[in-house]
Amino acid sequence: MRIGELARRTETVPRLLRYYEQQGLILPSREANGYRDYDERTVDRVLQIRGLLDAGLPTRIIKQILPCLDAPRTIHFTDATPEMLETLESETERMTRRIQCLTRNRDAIREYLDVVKELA
Amino acid sequence: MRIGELARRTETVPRLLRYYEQQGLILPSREANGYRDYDERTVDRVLQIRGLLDAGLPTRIIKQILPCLDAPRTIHFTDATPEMLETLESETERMTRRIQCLTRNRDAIREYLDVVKELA
DNA sequence: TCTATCGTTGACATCGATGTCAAGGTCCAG
DNA sequence: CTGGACCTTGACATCGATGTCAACGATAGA
Repeated sequence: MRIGELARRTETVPRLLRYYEQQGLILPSREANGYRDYDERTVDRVLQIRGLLDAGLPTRIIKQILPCLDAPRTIHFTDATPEMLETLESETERMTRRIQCLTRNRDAIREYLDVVKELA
Repeated sequence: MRIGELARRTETVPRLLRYYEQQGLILPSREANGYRDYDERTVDRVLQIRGLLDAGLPTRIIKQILPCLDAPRTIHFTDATPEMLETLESETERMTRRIQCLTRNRDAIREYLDVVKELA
């Protein structure tokens, strides 16, 4: 599929898809005319990228994470350098802290909203 | 307490504390000499700000959220405009989605790391 | 009192994610 | 074959969070 369709299906814009490619997050093939050609799996991948970006992870880290999520059953040992494993280790910790913080604050807001609603 | 101490205790830097003030997130009083004077509660508040920022929320939203978390038992009806409630409503939804996305991906990475470790 | 350390404001730089625009090529429907 | 919709690359702008620096005042200890 072409960039326009992918953009529609992932609710982004072509600009961002080119940016993600530039950051090494996706690597589309090319049609004979030079147009980018994305396969079906890219839709999920882009959604995942969006989610991670929205969750506060930088593209630099996302780039390291994606291969792990791509094919959980076909692990590539080659790219699992010790440093990378450590990066992932510490990144999961950061994510856990983030999750806790988000949950705590969301619940607090929820509670606030509930109280306000009850008074209405 | 002064800005340096607050920075140390929140593991930030004075620059950021001034920025948060400029964004209306904190409002220290001033000593006679013009130095900012923060009270004890500000420590937690800054930590909360850091957590929310790190979780991907912009200062604009954090500014709306903070009053709710400040005094969950002393709700200010005055500043609870319908638009603001709606903002908070939709923001909690965004946070929930973010939490789900983070959790999903963190677990996937965890699983990946566990498999890799098992093979070591 | 000298000096180091800390504080003030204001300006400018940087960085990552994104918007926007220009100049041009491709494709298709009428 | 033409006009509009889509694609290309590349450059530049913007926006929020943060770094850095300059010029200056306040504080406190030797």
